[in-house]
Amino acid sequence: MKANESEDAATPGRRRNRRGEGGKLRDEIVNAAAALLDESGDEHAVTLRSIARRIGIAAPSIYAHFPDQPAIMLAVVNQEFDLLAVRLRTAADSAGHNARQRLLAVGHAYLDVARTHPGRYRIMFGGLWAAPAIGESSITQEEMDSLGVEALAVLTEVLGECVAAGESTSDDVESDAIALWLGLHGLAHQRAVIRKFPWPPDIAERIITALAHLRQT
Amino acid sequence: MKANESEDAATPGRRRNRRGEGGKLRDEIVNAAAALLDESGDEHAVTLRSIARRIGIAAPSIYAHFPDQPAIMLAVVNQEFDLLAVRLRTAADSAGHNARQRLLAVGHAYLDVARTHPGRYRIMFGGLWAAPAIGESSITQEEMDSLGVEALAVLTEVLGECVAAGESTSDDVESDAIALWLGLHGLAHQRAVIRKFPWPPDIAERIITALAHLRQT
DNA sequence: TGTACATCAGTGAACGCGCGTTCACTGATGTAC
DNA sequence: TGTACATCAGTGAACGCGCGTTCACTGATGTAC
Repeated sequence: MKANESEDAATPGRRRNRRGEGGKLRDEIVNAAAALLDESGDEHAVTLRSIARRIGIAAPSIYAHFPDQPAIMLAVVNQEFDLLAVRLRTAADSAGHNARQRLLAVGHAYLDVARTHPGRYRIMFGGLWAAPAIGESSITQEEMDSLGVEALAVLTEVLGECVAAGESTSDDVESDAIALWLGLHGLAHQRAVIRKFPWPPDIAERIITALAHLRQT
Repeated sequence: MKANESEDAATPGRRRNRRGEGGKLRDEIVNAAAALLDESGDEHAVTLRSIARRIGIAAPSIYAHFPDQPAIMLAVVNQEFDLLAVRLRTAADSAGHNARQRLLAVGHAYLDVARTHPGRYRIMFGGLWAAPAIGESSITQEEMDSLGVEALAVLTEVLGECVAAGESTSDDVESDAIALWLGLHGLAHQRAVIRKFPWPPDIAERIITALAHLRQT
């Protein structure tokens, strides 16, 4: 079999962007990295070269848009955290005015995000990339710290509404929102990691109602 | 500077094992892998060659004890899960006969294990190694599925004791033990991953008392 | 008690691979005159 | 309306590196006679 001598070369299908539209490639790179995470479930599989192969560009073309490899991962994580916050807000908004239903909707939206894209969810919460990233690359501590703040704010908000409506007996909304987030994260993360486990069918409700201190129904 | 021409070579300090004691190297390999995880916090840093360098052996010597690289990681994970179960049992045993105190002791013991060795804790719960490991290496699905069963059994046990003692209002001990485990995991994992976060000082108690449905004190 | 020999616990050099990154370049797109 | 030119969006070959793994081997340890 005659080997393909330049596997990294651009596929013929791809057309270069017009002048001024070079930025489009940046989005393609981030999306390709996210897609590779979903497909392989493995951070190792997301390399500069695998991203380039998937888009159909030459590997060095990436350097016009990202200073180094960890910067791509941070861009993916940023994008996914933004998306998470949007999803949680949308869930709350479309759940009507009942505080309890709004909180349950946000909780389930959180779990859905993780379930839909387990690979992305895993790197959002510190897969490997977090440890070596700081100090050796272009990523700063501030960028790391601001991740997820908005999603937590949505949780705090709907929990506060539950307390105001008498649906929750929480005595400390800030702390219990964090506790609720951690419970959701525990479930979301385990589901993203373990293939099969006999989860009780109502496990999500159990965690949400307990940690949000919702009244018994 | 004259380069060290064989960096992978054994250090002069190491003496070979006597006949019949070759198995000792197996333990050294597993412990070296765990130590590398703790120090670097990065799975990438745990390679066949880095393990060999740390022990002071030649890299191929590992093949006498492990068929491939993922097998080493599984051995580490197995060892740490065994250790986790022992720690939880010990915590319960040394907490006396009060059901509530036993449960709190087990919960805190779980968090302590994660906090003491965050790097090990991360790979126990499906770092990268889990995804590519099955099908390509010597690791079987059964080996994966049995991990953590014993630790969960301890949690279920002490929660059942709380219900029997009237300390917990749980209506389903099996399911709530899982919920409690997930909450503990959420906190343990986030602490292992995020460097600084303004955790409420009582966050562990909040999660444990809520998910275990403990009576208000 | 001595010696030949099998076995065990490793060694050391080498391989092919994919990776991140560099370098000098190319050719289409748009712009000034 | 035509043409020279600057700029932009990439390309393609090459580098050095650490990796997992293979291969043929070595030399100390114990054992049979």
